[in-house]
Amino acid sequence: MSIKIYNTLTRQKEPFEPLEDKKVKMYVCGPTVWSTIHIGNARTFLFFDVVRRYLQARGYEVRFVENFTDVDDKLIRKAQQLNWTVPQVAEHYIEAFRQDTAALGIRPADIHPRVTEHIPDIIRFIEQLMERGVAYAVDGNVYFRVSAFPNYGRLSRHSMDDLVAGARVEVDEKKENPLDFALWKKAKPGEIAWDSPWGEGRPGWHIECSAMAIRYLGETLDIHAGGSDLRFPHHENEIAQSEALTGRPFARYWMHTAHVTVENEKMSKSLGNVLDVRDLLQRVRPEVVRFWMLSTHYRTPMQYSEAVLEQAARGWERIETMWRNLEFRMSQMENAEGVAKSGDRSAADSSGASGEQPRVWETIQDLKARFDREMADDFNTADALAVVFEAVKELNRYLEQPDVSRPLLEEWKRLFTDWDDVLGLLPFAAPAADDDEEIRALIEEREKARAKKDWATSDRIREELQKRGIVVQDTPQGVRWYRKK
RNA sequence: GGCGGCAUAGCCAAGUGGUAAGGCACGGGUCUGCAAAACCCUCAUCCCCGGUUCGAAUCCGGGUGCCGCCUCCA
Repeated sequence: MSIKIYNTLTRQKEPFEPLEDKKVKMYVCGPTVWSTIHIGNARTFLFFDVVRRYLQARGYEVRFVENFTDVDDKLIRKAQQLNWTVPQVAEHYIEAFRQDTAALGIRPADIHPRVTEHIPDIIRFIEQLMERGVAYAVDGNVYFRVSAFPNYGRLSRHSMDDLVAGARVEVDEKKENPLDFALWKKAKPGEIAWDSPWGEGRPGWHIECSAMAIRYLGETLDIHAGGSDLRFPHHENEIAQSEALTGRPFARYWMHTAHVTVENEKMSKSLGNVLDVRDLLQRVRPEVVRFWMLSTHYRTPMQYSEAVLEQAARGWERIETMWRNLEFRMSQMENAEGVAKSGDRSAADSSGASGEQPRVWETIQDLKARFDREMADDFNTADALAVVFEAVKELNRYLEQPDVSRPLLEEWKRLFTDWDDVLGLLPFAAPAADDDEEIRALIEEREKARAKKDWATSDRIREELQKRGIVVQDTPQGVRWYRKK
C-alpha cells in the first residue's frame, strides 16, 4: 500500500516518493519559545510526530528537524516584562516545551536547531540573495524583493495583485513593495543584536527556517509542515527566498494541520481563550488528549470543549480496558502454565482454542492491513482508530472463550503494540505502587469469603478496596483488579 | 474586499459516484451471587434549492450558516 500525502501545493493527494529511496527529509516549523504551548500547537506537533512514526514503521529512515525560534519581537517583549535576557526566556520556554511534549508522548525531533545558533548561516543566506539581486538593504534592514520571484503566491493561491488589493499590509516606507518582507531587521537601541554587513540587527522571521532547513536537510526537503496559519505568509516566503537562492524546489510535499478552536474561535492571547497543554494535563490524561486529537483528521478543524474531552476519555477507556484485560489473560495463562509445570501435567496446554485459531489469525492480518491502508491514505488517523476499535471488539470476543491460545494472544498483543508505536494510545507506564501486597491480601481474604458464599464479607471488602481506588472484577479466569486513575 | 475550508444521528467523527465506518450517550438482552468488564440487538439518508448521472453525502450551479488566512500566530 503506497503512501499518499495531501500536498497543499497541488491541493491533491499524491503518491509519496521521497527524493532518496528510503530516506525522508522532514522539517516542521517549531515553536516560537516565548510562552508555553497551547493545545493547538500540540495538535500540530503531535500529528507530525505520528507522521514520522508511521513513516518509520513503513521502513523509512526519517531525518526530522524542528526548529526553535528563540529570538523575535515577542521574546524581546517578554524579556523586558520579566526583566530577563532573551536567551533566558528562550531557555525557559524550550524546557517547558520539552516537558509538555514529552508529557504527551511526542518524541523529540532528531535535530532542534535554534535561530541564534545559526546567525552566520542566515547572514550568508541573505548575502547571497543580495548578490542575486532579489534582496535589498535599506537603512540597516534587508528586504526580500517579492517581485523578483515570479511564483510568489503559488502555495497559498494568492496572486500578487490580490495581495496588494487586500491592502491589509502594513505600510512601510522603506519597502519597495508592501509585500516585500524583512530578511534582516535593524536592532533598536538596547535590543539583542548581532553584527552584520548591514549593521546590528537580527534575522527576520522567515529566513531562519529556510536557512536551517537547508543546512540540515539540503536544498530540497521531502516534507515541510506546520499549522495552516503558516501557509501564508511564512511558508510562501520560505519558498520564495529558498528557491531564489538554490534555483531548486524547496519542498516536495507541503502539509498543514487545521486548527483547534475554543469557543468556536481560534485561540489567541488577545482573545484570552488560550488553553495550554500543561493546564489541560492537570485534569486530563495525556493518552486521552492524544486519542481526542487523533480521532479527527488532521486537515479538519476541531473544536475544544469539556464535553468532547469527556467523551474522548470514555472512548479511550475502552482501549485501556482492552489492554488491561489482555494482559490479565496472558498473566493468568502464565500462572496456569507454572502450575501445570510444577504439577507435571499438561492441563494448561493452550492449544485448546482449536478450530477458531485460523479464523482469528486471519482476522488479525486483515485488521493489520486495514489499519495500514487508512494510515497510508494521507495519515487518516480517524479511520485508523475505527480499525483499532474493531480490533478491540474482535479481541474481546476472542477473550470470551474459555480456551485461548498463547501464540494468538501474543499475536494480538503484537498487533496493538505495533499500532501503539505509531499512534501511542496504549496506557503510559504507571509508577509502581507500594501497597500491592496489602491489596493482594485483602483480595485473597475476599476470595475465601466468596468460596464460602459469604457475600456480605466479600462485598464489604470490595467496597473497602473501591474506596482506596481499587477496582475488583471477578472473571472466569480469576480476580482482576486495578487502580482507577 | 481577496483567497480558502467546513456543514453527516443527541454528541464527537470517517467516508469524494454504487446505495451511510468507528466512538460516546440512550434503550433492550446475555453473562454475573451481586457488580464490573465483555458480548448481542436497536439507533441517521448526509444544511436548503436546482442540475448532471442508470445511480450523489460524494460531481456542477445557486443559496444559507459557521470557521480560517490575507498582520505576529501551530
